[in-house]
Amino acid sequence: MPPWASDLGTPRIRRVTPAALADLVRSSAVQVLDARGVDAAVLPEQVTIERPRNPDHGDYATNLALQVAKKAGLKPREFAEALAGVVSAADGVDAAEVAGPGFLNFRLAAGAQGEVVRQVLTAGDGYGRGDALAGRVINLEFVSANPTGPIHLGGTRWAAVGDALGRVLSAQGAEVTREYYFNDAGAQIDRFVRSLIAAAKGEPAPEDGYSGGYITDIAAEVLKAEPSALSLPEDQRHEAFRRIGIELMFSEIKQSLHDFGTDFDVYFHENSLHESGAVDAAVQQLKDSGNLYFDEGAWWLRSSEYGDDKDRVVIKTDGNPAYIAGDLAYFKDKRNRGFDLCIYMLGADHHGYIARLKAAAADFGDDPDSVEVLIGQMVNLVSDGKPVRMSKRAGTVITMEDLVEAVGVDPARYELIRYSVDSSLDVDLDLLRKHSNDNPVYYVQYAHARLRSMQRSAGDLGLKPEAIATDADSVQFGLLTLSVEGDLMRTIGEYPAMVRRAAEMREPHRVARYLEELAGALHKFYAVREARVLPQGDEEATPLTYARLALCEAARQVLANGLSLLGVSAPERM
RNA sequence: GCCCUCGUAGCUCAGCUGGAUAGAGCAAGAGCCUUCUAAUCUCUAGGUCGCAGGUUCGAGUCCUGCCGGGGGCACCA
Repeated sequence: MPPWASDLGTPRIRRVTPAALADLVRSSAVQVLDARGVDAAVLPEQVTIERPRNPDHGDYATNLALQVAKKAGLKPREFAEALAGVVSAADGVDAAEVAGPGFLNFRLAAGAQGEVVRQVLTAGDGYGRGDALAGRVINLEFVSANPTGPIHLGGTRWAAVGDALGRVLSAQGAEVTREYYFNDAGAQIDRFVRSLIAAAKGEPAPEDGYSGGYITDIAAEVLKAEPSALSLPEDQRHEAFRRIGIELMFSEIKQSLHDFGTDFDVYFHENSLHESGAVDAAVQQLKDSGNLYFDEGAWWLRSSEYGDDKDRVVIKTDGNPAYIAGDLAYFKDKRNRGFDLCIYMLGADHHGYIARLKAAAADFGDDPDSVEVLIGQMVNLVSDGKPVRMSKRAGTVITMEDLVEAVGVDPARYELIRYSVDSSLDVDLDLLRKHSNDNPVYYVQYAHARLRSMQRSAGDLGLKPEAIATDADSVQFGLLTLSVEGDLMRTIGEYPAMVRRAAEMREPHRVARYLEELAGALHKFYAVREARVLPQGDEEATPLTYARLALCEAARQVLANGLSLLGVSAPERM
């Protein structure tokens, strides 16, 4: 018996998953090529099996022949014919047909795809985990908003997307450290502190300072902790407000993030790099290695070699380090901590950083590919279809807390994750509040709650849906022959490849889109009368009842697994 | 001027790393409620995939050039 199939006692039905089919196609292709004296190297590492939109095109399809025919010096259709011959002889495959210019369409034996259900039930939480990124030690830096105020809408987007990305990367075997970089050094912190002091005195904010309710709140907190703070000599006063005020701001930010379901492994303080001498050491190393050059009284980084418009100053003419000196030291620190991949998630207003960070990697002797910068477009606040400029004075600043308060954590996270970060996002708070029931998250969550409800009813009937998982081998999946059942099983089968793709492409929004598709397949299945799961009236449970219970539990499990990748809850009831 | 990014149905957006007849939700219209939870489902209508070239068996997807929206181009942080 071939390894991609397993005989589990159901007569004349073999079980096939998409991954197993891909392996089968690949090994068959090797055979075919071998017979023609063609090197198998022309084949892609991973054969893609797709689900044709048109049901006439079978259960699964591959365009492998079209992809490799040219490289192999063969005609696509002829190659596909030969491949079809080998594949169709395998157990579990009912038919393999060549179509169009060289597509290969597969029809599986009736019920053969029930194997995915058995796999899900066996794997449970682990279904969809993979090892595509096994061995990678990844530092994932995101949000990193300045600690001079609460996190705004933009940072909230990265908090949701970054956290989901971290979960997706972990699901593919990567060891992920989530990191938040606090820019707690430099002039902006001084402005923040002076703003606090002004507020404590009851004076208006300095011209270049920060205003807003949070400033007066924090100023009051500082006075509570240190009642004499205002009467201290100027430098001590500044120090007291700095120490206490920044710490309060930090904890407020951390608390917001935590309430949003996003926790970081490391909160890194820029200031520590200056105090420990790490900045000086990093700069000295780059001077010694000749990677920084001296010109016009300053030291420069050759960032233009990595796509920057011009080189950037690292040490200013006054001898002080420029901001990017901290970035250099920070990167070096990350590498010293053993990360082989540093991912930075930045807003579009920071896209100029790509070249500097790549240059930094190269100058420290690393592969520039060990730095990946993900640029996400901006979040705009919109009201009545018109953009609203966020302004503290006009009171139109929307913070992470405001958003959560308005719509709740699950809808907020889901809404922010479900779009590609390549496109900018318009958030209309009023609309979001008014139409929060339109949020697709409810569609997905409802699918889960609905299944849970059915399972509770099953329990009332004396059926034990949870026991099916441990007894999956005895389930007669061959009975699942309705098209809504086939669609559901095929969608479930696509989950692992989708997770892998989301991880490799750093695109967690794919998970959300997939879940909407899966929820759709479930709702369609559930609305069909012939597909009723539980017995009615004085009917008895049949093998079909159990097969459907197994299918439902598998669907529920995948919904739960996917939602957990997004950090969104899978409710028991709604 | 240069760099990044987007442009797909009335609106908001997907489009599986080039595939078969371009999809979903919302909005519009018409249906299915003695419900395994109707926050569901079924059907109808809606398209010059910004424009023009190119690459090839095949382009919404890749390349070039234009047009339009957003963002960025400090010895600030």
